Order: sequence, then structure tokens, then C-alpha cells
Amino acid sequence: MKYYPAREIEEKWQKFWEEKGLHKSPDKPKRKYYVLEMFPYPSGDLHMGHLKNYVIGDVVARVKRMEGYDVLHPMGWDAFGLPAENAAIKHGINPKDWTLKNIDTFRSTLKMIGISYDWDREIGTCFPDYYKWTQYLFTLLYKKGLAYKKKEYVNYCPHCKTVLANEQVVNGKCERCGTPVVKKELEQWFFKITDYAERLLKDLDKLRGKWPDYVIKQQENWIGKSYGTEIVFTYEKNSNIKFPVFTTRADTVFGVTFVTIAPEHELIKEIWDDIEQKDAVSKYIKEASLKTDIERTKEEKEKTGIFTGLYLIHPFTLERVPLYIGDYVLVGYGTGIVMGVPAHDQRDFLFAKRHGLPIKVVIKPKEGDAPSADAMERAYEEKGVMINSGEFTGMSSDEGIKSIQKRLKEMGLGGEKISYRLRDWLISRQRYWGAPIPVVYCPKCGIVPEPIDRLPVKLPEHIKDYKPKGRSPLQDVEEFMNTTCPVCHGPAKRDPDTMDTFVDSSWYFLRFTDPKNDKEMFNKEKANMWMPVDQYIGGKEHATKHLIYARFIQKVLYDEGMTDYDEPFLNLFTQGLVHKPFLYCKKCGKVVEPSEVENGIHKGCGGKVEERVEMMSKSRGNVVRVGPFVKEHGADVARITILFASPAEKDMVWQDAGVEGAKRFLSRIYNLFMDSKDILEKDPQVNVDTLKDEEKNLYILLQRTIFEVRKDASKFSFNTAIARLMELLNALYAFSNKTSSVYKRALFDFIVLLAPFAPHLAEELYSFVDSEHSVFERSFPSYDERFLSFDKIVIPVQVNGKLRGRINVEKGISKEEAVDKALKEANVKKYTEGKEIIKVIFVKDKLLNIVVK
RNA sequence: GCCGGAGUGGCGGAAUGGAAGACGCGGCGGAUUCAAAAUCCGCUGGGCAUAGGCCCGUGAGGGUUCAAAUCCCUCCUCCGGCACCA
Repeated sequence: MKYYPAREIEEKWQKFWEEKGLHKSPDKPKRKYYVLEMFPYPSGDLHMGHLKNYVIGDVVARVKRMEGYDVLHPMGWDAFGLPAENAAIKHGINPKDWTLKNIDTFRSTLKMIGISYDWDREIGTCFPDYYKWTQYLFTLLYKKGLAYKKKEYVNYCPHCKTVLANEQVVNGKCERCGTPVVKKELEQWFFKITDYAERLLKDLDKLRGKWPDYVIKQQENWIGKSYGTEIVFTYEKNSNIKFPVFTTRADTVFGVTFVTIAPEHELIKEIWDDIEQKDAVSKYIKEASLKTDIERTKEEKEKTGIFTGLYLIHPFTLERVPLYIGDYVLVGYGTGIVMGVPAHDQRDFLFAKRHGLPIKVVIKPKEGDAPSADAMERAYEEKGVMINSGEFTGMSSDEGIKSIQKRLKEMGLGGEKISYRLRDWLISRQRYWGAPIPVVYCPKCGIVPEPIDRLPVKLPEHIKDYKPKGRSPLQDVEEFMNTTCPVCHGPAKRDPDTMDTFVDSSWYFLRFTDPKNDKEMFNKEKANMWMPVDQYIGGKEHATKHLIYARFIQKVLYDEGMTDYDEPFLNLFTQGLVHKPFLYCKKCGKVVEPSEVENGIHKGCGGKVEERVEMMSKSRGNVVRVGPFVKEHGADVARITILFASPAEKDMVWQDAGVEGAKRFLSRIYNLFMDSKDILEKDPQVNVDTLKDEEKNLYILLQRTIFEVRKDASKFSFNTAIARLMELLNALYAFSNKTSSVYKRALFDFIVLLAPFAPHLAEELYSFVDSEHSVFERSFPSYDERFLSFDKIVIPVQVNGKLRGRINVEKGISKEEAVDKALKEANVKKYTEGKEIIKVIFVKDKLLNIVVK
């Protein structure tokens, strides 16, 4: 194949763009467009899986620039995090040096593929000039009462030896290492995201149609609003101690035969002295806390619990209700206490059966008899009509819930209540490579946040031991831990923990609008000029993590008056993953190299080898590294391969055949233009009144291509946009009159249309006609509406909905003429002759359907 | 279990009520070549037919419609999220 000299071309134009400052965003945009890709954690090297995100963003940025917008398209590094520490532990490399090296690799690789970033705005979360403001953000939340310290049972990963936020626990396992998470009682810092639950939920309405539906849905579920009732049971021995429960089925309250409290619940301490079987109860609590979440939740049948020997008073019947401790009750949801209604809740039913508790039926179906308590095999959970329920008997479930809420309110024992599934955001990490939590512990003044003039609290750069021990490595660094109190100037201690890296990334998009500011997090005017992000592009995995945290922080800053926008990301696009096949040995559970395989058998262990197709990752050994790829094939080949392989939002499989296809496409372009070099003109004009048939057809195809490419590019349908360009290219190859002005026009427009997708090649071709300017200084071509369809068209003719012929007609033909013409077609005749035409459907210029009987 | 999304040639995919399979990959044939590679041109869902054409075909089954890959119902499979949330 006659390939084009990709690297030579690409290096030349990358230099040209840089010298021209083509990708710099203006300080004061006129028509602003902020396009942002989720910034990466800079790892060892960049592979095609990473690249997709940036290539998509780059097409958007380039199209928008060519549409006349002032574009902000920045890049930075989410550079705090575990891998740097692991490198330090494993290879003895300093985390900072390791990170800086990775950043250099990432930056130069991104430059090598020609992504159009404004590199002057580069930021990195691990640099003091950035994390100073992450720390400032912490103190801001602290002052607003949104950052608080609490001793609680928190998620703890025994392998990573650190605590985790709820969002970082996937199916009861640590999302990073897959180790089952346990509960540990620790004093930790939290951000009070639950205060914003309602707004985070309600404002999803603003994002509907602009964010993918599934992300909105996932956030709704994550926030998990549920309407219910709080019902207070009072302690028998001291009516001042109240046990509120949360239920969505207040109509079943007369069926309560026990109450269960979560083992970690604080109220247990208040009644501790009254418990007789202290040893057994304390043993149960201890065992529950040692179980992993998976152990606690896997066996739905095992509803363990222990009786406290104590009783509560039912608010309506005033009966004594036994109080149990059971680990099926979650301390963090509702009130952490539930009323046990075995007749109407399956979990309570199982618990009652196990502990020999009575079953009281209080709901019957609208029609038919009440279920019998003795014969019940499972709970009757449907709504119905209330029975055995005192003054509420006879009411429907829904009426009953309302009446009970009203009565409870009158009695001062509860009422209507809304619960959220969302928990407060645990942000402490027992880690070295993160932003230190900027508070001091003063023996006199207590917890004191660092004032702005003492920020940043710098991370000591060289420490002896990075190994996780279940406490922060910083705790052993005396020069870090010992400080003075900003209030009384006496000796004080620092907090040894660092912040969750999701705090770093919850505001970085604001920093890009004013990246070098050393007086504030960002200047309000500058932020308002660029925010909100018009197009955010990133991975699906952040649906309920980064994308909730960032929305939360944006709202906090909005409330603080620091920005005018309460949603950070106007439009969101989530790209699909890049997969690649690799070989896997089932027997030894390892990824194997093709060289280790013979006849489908792993030479090492004799196990069967299978092909798996999964996400590119180092551990699977199925990565295609960007650097070597670009050196071999070129940046534009990488871009086209990614964009053409599948729709951008869908997962794609990286295939060598796709690379060949992309390369062939670009080479065909290059070769055609090299052959046409002498006839190329800048802005060739076409006289549309004197076109010959062949010319007119090409002219129309060109207008349609412009129309389709614009449309496809605006909806992220890059694969079809490129397909349109391929069609046009094929037509250019087939066109016979190479001196025609239409041909020249089509060649010229082709260059401009190609530019966002294969920018280097397009720039090279453009330089043939204009050696001074960049193709990106041109506007995207517009189409001539009069020439979007051909004059002579073919209309399919159906008889009773089945295709029976085609007629060649002029555009705009009337229904009558079309029918006349169609009925003369031999094959149509065959099916209509001798039959009665009962209906004719005519879609102008599109289709004719004759219905006969 | 609950909530989303998807299922179309040998493969990636197009078409979101109007000609199913655009475009690409692969395959077949031709031109070029001493030959090969590369390149260029043509054909390429399955079946029947000498052909004009005909029948079948978008996971399965049913329905709505003149017309369904597309809308509705039932089911199957795969993917993602949540999951003792009271």
C-alpha cells in the first residue's frame, strides 16, 4: 500500500499549531464553549483505552472552533492516589518523582496525537498551588458545618488498609482491589452531602435530555428518596428514651410484634445498664461488626439477632414490644431501627420464625379473606384493607398511612418522614499521597481549621515508610505532625489523614477557568465567563461517584456566592470502553502470551486457553500503547480507527483490521490530493446554473455530505460522519472531469470537513492551497439547501406494502402522476390488474403504496 | 429480586414508522505486473430461477398499521446499575 508520510506531516503541523497558539483560549470569550474530558490519573503510559475520551473531546473542540466559538479545552492531572504509593513501596521510588515522570509521559503522548489543548492552563492536583485550594475548600465546608468529624462504623478495606466512601464499595468489595470490606469503628471526617440530597435529586430535572438517561436514573437510585413515616416507640423503663423507627408501611403498625435495632446503634449504650445478658449481647454485637458486608447480606434466610430482654411501648396499643438487636438492620438508613411486622414484611417474617415471635395479621386483600397467621408461609406484602387496627380498621392502606401520620403528629410521636439512601461522604484516607486534611488538634482550642494564610499544609516530600499500616504513614512523621495552633500559637498536632482524591476532582473544572490564581480558588468573573462546562466527556464508571460529588461541591460554592451556576456540567457524554482480545488460561487463571500456547493448550500448565475480549488494561496484557502506535502508523490513523470502529458511546473492540482500514482511508485521501495538487484552489467558485449531469450529481452529493457530517458530528455520531466522507471520497475517485469547478470545490470542502477527524492530514492538504493560514481558522462549510436532493429520483412502488417496482421520476411529482406511471410498470401491473384500488399512500419523493383488493 | 440498555450479513456497524444491510473489514472476480505485494474497478444476506423476477430474512411468538428493525404485549439471551434501604 502506498502509505502517506504520517509522522513527518504530523510533527510539522503540531509545531505550526503551537507556534500559532491556535489552541489558546482567550481571556474574555465572546461566544464561549467549554469542552472538557475527565482528567486522568497519569499512569505509566497511555493506551488506546485512555485515548478514546480525548479523541472524542478533540473532535468536539475542533468542530466548535470551526463553528466560530471561543473554545476552552484544557487538560490536567488527577495526580494524587494509590499507585504512586505502591510504586514507592514496591520499587523505592519517591511518589512525587514517579508522578512527575508519568505526567511528562502523558503530556508528551497527548501532544503527539495532536489533541488541541490549551497547555497554558495545565493543572495537577498533587501540586501545592492546587491542593492549597482543595484544603481551602475543606475549611470552607468546615465553616459551613458541612465537614464534620464523627466516630462511626465505616467501610474499611483490610487489604488497602484504608477507609472507603460508600461509593467506593462495589458489591461489598473494595472497588480497587476486590477485597471484602469490613466495618470498623473509627473517627473520620465526613462531608455532609446528605444536606444536599433533595437539591441533587431535584436538579436532575435540569439535566434531563442533556445527560444520558441512565446516569440520571442511577443518580436517582443512588440518592434513593423514599416517602414514609417515623413512628416513635418509647422505652418501657424510661419514657424519655425514644426509639423512632422508619417505615413506608405505617398501615401495618398494629401488626408489630417486635422492634429490631442495628448492632452499631448509639441508643444501645443508653440502655446498656438495663441489659441482663450483657455478655451474650456484647458477643453478638462484636460478631456482627466483624462480619463483612457480604457475609451480612448474602444469606437472606439467616436473620440473626438477639433479644435484649427489654421492652418498648407501642404508641397506639400501648402494649409491650420486645426489643431485639439484629444485623439485618442497617444503621445508616432511616433511623437504624425497624418495627417488626412479620405478617406483612418478608424479612420480619423470617426473623419472627427464627426467634419464635408471634405473627399478627392486620392487612387483608381488598377482596377475599385475611390470611391466617398460623398457615402463613410467607409475608403478605401487598397493600389492602386494614383490620385489627383500632380506630383505623376498615381503612385502605393508603388512607390508613395518612391518618396514622396525622395521629402520630398530634401525639408528638412521629409523623410523615422522607428518607434518603444517600450517606454522608467519608473523605478521610489513611494514606500518604493525598492532600493533608488542614486542621490542627490543639489541647486548648480543640479542632482548629488552618486559616488561608497557613495554607497549603504541605505534604512532606520524603518520608521513611509509605507502607499502609491501618493508619496514615504521616502519623509517624514528627516534623509533619507537630505544629502550632493558629489560634493560641501553642503546640498542636496535625491530622495525619489525607483527603479522598474525589475531593481533588470535585472542583478542578472551576480551576481551569483561572488556573494560576494564587489569591483565590478561582476568580468569580473568570469562572462565570466559562462555566458551566458545555460538554463534559468521560467514563460511565463515574455516574454515582465523581458526578455526584462534583455536583455537590458546585452547589456549595454556588451557595457561598462564588459562582453563578449551581450545576457544573450542562451536557454529558459517556464514551464506551476499548476492549481487546487476549488469551487466558482457565487452569492457572493467568493471562498468557500467544507464544506460550500450542494448539489451544497452555504450555506451562497444560490448561485450556480461551480467548477473552475485555477492557484494555495492563494486567490483561491487552493494551495498545499510544506512543509506539503513533510512531508506526501516525496519530490520525489512531484517531480514525477509534472514531470509525463503533458509535462513540458504545464499547468497541480494537482490531488490527480496523487500523488497516483507517490507514487505507487516509492514504487514499493523500494519494488523490497528491494527484490533484496542480488543480487545487482555495475557495473555488461554482456556477450552479451551468452544471452538467455528472457535475450536478457531485455537487448535490457534496451538499448532502456537508449536511450529514454537520448533523452527525453534533450528535457524536462520528462513525457515520466518517462513512459520509468515505462516500464522498469514492465519488471523487469516480468523477471523470477532473478540471470541473465542482470537482475542485468538492476537493476543497472535503479538506475542511476532514479537519476535525484527521486534523494533521487536513492541515497538510490545506497547506497546498494556503500556506499561511490553518484550516482551523476557516469555518466549517455550510451547505446549499437547494441542492440537498437530486432532481431525478427513484420512487419505490409497493402493492399492499410489498415492493413490486420502482419508477424514475422528477423530484416533486404529484400523487396522481406517480400512480399513473406506477400502474404502467409491468411488475406493478401484475399485482394490480383486475383488482380494485382501495387506497393509495404517497409519501412525496419517498414512496408509493397502492392498496388493492 | 428491582431498575436501565441492547439483540440486524462471516465481522464492526447503518437505517428510530416508508427501498433492511449505508460505510468499512473480510471474501470472490477482473485490470495492472515477468511474478507477488500494493493500487484501481466490479460483485458479495440466504434460498429458488437461464432471466425478467419470486420466496425468506433484523433474538422468539403475538398485535397495531396501507407499511414495523423501528410502536405495543408476552417470552428468551446478553450487558450495566442497585440490592436485607424497612
